[in-house]
Order: sequence, then C-alpha cells, then structure tokens
Amino acid sequence: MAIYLEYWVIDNPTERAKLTISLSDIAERAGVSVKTVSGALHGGSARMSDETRQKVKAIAEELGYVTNLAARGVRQGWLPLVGVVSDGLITSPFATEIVRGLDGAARSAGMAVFAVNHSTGQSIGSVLDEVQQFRPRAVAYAAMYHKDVDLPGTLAGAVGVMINCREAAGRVTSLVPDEEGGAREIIRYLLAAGRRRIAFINLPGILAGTLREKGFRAALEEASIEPLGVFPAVRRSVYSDRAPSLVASHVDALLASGQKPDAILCGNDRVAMEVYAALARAGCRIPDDIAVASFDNQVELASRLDPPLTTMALPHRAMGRLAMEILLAGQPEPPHLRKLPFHLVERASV
Amino acid sequence: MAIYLEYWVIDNPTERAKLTISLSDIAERAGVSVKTVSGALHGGSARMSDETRQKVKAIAEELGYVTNLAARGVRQGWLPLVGVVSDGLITSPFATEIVRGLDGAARSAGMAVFAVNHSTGQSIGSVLDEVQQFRPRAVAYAAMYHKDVDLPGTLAGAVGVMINCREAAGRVTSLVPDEEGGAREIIRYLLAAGRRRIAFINLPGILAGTLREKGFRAALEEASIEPLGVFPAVRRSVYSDRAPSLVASHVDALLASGQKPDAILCGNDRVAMEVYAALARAGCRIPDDIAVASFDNQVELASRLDPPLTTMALPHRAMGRLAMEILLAGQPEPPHLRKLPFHLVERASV
DNA sequence: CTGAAAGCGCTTACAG
DNA sequence: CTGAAAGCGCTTACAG
Repeated sequence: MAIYLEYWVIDNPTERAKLTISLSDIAERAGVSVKTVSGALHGGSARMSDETRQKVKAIAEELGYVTNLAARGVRQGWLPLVGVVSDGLITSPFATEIVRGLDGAARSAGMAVFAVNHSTGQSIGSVLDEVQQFRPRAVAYAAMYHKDVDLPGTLAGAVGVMINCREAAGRVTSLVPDEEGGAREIIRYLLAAGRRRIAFINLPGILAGTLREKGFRAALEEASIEPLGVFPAVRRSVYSDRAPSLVASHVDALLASGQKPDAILCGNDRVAMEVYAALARAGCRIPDDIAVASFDNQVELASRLDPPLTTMALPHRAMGRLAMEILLAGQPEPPHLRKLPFHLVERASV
Repeated sequence: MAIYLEYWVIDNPTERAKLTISLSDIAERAGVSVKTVSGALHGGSARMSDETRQKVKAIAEELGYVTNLAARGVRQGWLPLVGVVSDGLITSPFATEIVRGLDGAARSAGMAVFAVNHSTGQSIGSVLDEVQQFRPRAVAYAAMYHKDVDLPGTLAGAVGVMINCREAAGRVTSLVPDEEGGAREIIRYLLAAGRRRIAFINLPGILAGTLREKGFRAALEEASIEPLGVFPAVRRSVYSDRAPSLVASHVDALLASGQKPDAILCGNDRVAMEVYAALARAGCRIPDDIAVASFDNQVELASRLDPPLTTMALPHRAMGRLAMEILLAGQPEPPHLRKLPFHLVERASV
C-alpha cells in the first residue's frame, strides 16, 4: 500500500508551522528537558514544581503545540483509534445511531472512531488487516441488520465486540436488539389498550422477523388470546427492499374476513405506511377502528404519518455506546450474547 | 489528553503476535537489511533482485506482517487519514452518502476517513486541534444542511474543502448542491409533462429554499408562465422539524381556489408525503389530477409512497467523492465555489 | 524533582 | 544492488 501521489497540503504557513512544533522545541525554549515537557503536558501525575508545569504549558500554548499522536503511537504500540468494520453499515440510516453511540463514548476517552466498509467481494480478513495497519486500540464489527456472522477462526481474537449481529461460534461478545422482548412489549401494550384481534405483518426470511414472531406468539399465549395470524410483508422468502409488497392484499383480506382485526403489528415503519394507505382506501380510521404499531422508529417517517405512528425504537445508539464501553473496559468479560431492550415510542396510532 | 485507562486488548495470542512483527524481524529471518525489507514490501520502485523481493515478501506473509502506519507516520509527518469535521452531520440520513463518497475515493488512495462531530458548545478551533493531533493528510468540513459557515481566519488554512456549505469569506473551496439549477430542472420537467399551473410549497428560512425559489421563478419566467405561488411549509421563519406544518392548509386552499394547480412542487419528500395525504383526503388522484414532485430522494420514503414519488436527488455522494479528489489532488486549485447538479429520479408521481 | 539516553518501527539520505 | 546509520517525535526506564 505504498503511496506515491502528491497530495493537497495544508497551505496556511502558520497552521503548518504549528504542526511541526515538537516537545524539544518547547523544551529548548523553556530551558528544561524533553521529558519534563512531556510530563508537564501529558503526564497528569508526573511530579514537578507547579511553576515549571505552568511555564511549560504557557510556552506550548504560545507556540500552538499540537500533540503528535502518531509519535506517541509508535512508542506505545497503538493509536488512540477504534476501528469499526462493517458490512456496508455505512449505507444504513441506522448506522448513524450506532456510530453516534460509539463516538460519544470514544471521545470521552480521547479516542477517535474510524469506520471501514467491508465492501462486497473483499474478504473480512483483508479488511481487518487494513484496519490493523493503524494499530487501533480496539476493533468492533457492526452489521447492517440483525444477523449471524461467521468470523474466521483466526480473526475472532482480533475483534473485541460484535454490534447488531451474533458471532456464530460464540467466541466474541455480541450486542443485539432483544427482538423477542420487543415484540412481547408492544403486544402487551396493544392488549393494555384493549385490543384483542391482532394480526402481524412480518418481515420474512430475516432473523429479526423470526424472533419477533416468537415474542408475538408468546405474549398472546400469555394472555390466552389466539393470534389472528402472521403474514409475510413480501413474497420472497429472503427479505429484500425490492421484493413486491404483499401488504395491501393482506390488509384487504383481513378486512374482508369474518375476523376483522382491531390491531395490526407491522414488521417496520415502511410496512406500517403501506398499512395506513390500505386502511385509508378501505375507509378505516386509525386508531379508532384499527390500531397500528410497528418496529424501527424511523423518525422522519413515523412522526410524519397521520396519525403519527407508535413504534418500537431499535437500541442502535445503546449498542454503540455499550460496545465502546466493553472495548475500553478494564476487565474483558468472557464472550457472551447481550440483548438490548427496544424502546416504546408512543404516538397516536394505538 | 493523557490516557490513563486500562483497555480491552486483543486477546488472541496469534493475532497479537502478528502485530508485533517488525521489518527487522523479517530482515533477520531473510538475512538482509531492514532497508531492503522496506523497499521490497512498500517501495514499489525500489530496485533490487526479483529473487530478494520475492523471498522477503514470502517471509512477511508467513509471519503475518502487518504494516505499522503509526511508525511510518511519525517519519513522514502525517498519517494516511483524512479527518472530517462536521456540525452534527453524523445524525443526518444524508451523512451516510457524503461519507460513502469520501470513503470510496479515500480508500483507493490507501487512506481512511475518520469523522469527528463538532458537538454543540465546542469551538470549531478545538475540534480541529483534536483532529490535527492525528496529523491527518487532509481535513474537510461538512455541514448537515446547505448553509454558510464562518471559519475563523486562522483555521481557513487548516481545512482543505467545505462540503455542503459555503465558507463565508471564500478562502476555502466549497462544494454545494446547485439548488437553483435543480429547481429549474424539475420545473422544466413538469412543463415538459404538460403542467402549467404549478405551486411550490417550499422550506422557509433556509438557504436551499431561497435558492430553489429563484430557480423555480426563473424556469417559469423562461416559459412565460405565471407561478401559482410559493408557500411556506411551516409557520416559523426559521425552518425546524418541530414547527407545525402548514402543508395541508395550503393544499386545501389551493384546491378551493379558482386556479386549481395541476402540479405541486414540494420542499422535500416529507412535505410531499403530507401533500399526498391532503390530496387523498380531497379525492385528487396523483398524477392524473395533480402531479407532485419534490427534493431529497429519501429512498425509504419516496419509493414507498403511492404512487412512488418523482424527486430531485441531492448530490451528496458526488460532493463526498469530489471533496476527496480535491483533497488528494496534486495541484491545489485556487479557492472557489462549486455547485454540483441534482439528479432527477423519475418515479410515477408526475 | 529533573536530565540524558534508549528505544518504538519505520523511511531516507549517505556510503559502498 | 545492498547495508549501516541517522532521524521522525514521542515515552519510559535509568540515573542523579
């Protein structure tokens, strides 16, 4: 990966000069050793006279000294960076939340996050090597949607935590949304609102869908209520955004059936949007005739629907924050699977 | 910013050992000097016998050598990183597109992108210093929405390019969407579709809105057609997501007026969604009775509306890509403002 | 409390 | 074509 290009460079002389100031420049000016300067600026606990420390700090400030982390890094063996490898995560609207969670926790520890996309056709090993060249303090792996990920054996030791996915062999601590619990919670909420005839238009062919269906059935069984059925939102067994939607036809069929639902749970907010449209065409009012609830809390969408949509928010930010805490924690815990709770966002559709 | 925590460390012995292999380990094993190893692995043009080069490469491979960029960085004075400072960009759904553009171009040059959020209450100077500690090869500034940014004088030299914003004093090359041109293009498209009575429900109080209105009026004037009017989507003079929507009332008023529109241009896809709802209530068909078009192309939303929404996509990815090309280009051009074209996404609402 | 020196892992002149 | 040495800017034992 040799670099032979000519690059744009910082072209403000003052700004450039600032970045070439070194500890020895400060030491010379202050009449002390480099070690003393290092201690004064970076060594919080290094003992020295307060006078010396203040003097050194003043000179550093005056010269506009900016720490050179690369130099510190070569000494310590690592840079204060946390690498995030993702399977195209960066394209997802949820990515921002995960990264926000990571970033917030990282920065308070003086770390920066750099994300590297695992582009299709590239082996995960080679992406990881790319990341390791920077000698990051820790590495996380993040998935775009909740799934199982097979980490090659040799790499399991290189990744500190998995976000939004489960490491297949259980060798790496994995943080995932509690799909089953989330489904149970929203069903209990619908039951508490007096709804009894509940249908679920689910996302087929993905792990989240499977787990949510379990929660859906469990919560209804708990209340001794028969589910009105679970219907796939799209025809294809593997969920895809491009698959033709079956939502409208399911809604029409449900309305035409003897058992008209009084609540429809949706696999995500987009499905809910289609349900809204189908119900509007049929002249059904939300929530008076039929309550609608879903998963995702895509704010842009959910808050703008009429009525605003009640939906279970995914714990993306929390996963990011917790991931960073685990990475930066003193004592590594043994690998485990941690399910993080959804968060109910009450609006007006129930 | 001294770090005194204990961190999680890579706990796979093989993986950890890999990262401590240095050029001198390889040199020793190969019976050559460190310089030769460096040349063989990283110096594409360094002349040496093919035999030596192959032998060195084989040994590096065998030992699992991973380049230490921190060490190279301390020697060269910079790390192969590009810093992106943003004003909370990371929260925006468009951020991902900008970062994708940056990342793609960066990685083909062997660079990684690290984004640092400019949190509220933090001076831009201190964020920039935080970034400069990593001695990145270049720094970009990105804004969440199209606006003017005042860069303190001393910092103008530290930032190579502004993305989605204009540096107020014109000292830094700035990349922005061509709002005026985008508005002109969509209006021409509506005119070509035979629409003549066109209203614009615009986003008030933001730069994009002002510029789009100019384009809207210019394109209609060009065709000697009188605009049906420009209406603000929200009441507040400063645009905000929380401001109460005026969209429905504007639509109702337009429909009730003598001059019923045959097309409504919307400030963004969410406004369009509200227009859809208002038109549905009034029994108007899209596009038969009234065509609807907008700006943003929030795919999740636009493609799921019924009918799918025709909308102008913002050049976020292109801005990111071009920004990186400018940063990594050999010859820095003099600072200038570059307007990038929108892209018409034809769906079924016109 | 402070200094002089060694060393982190690279790359870059300088010699042969 | 290859080597030995110096040096990048830090931090960390080792001495005083």
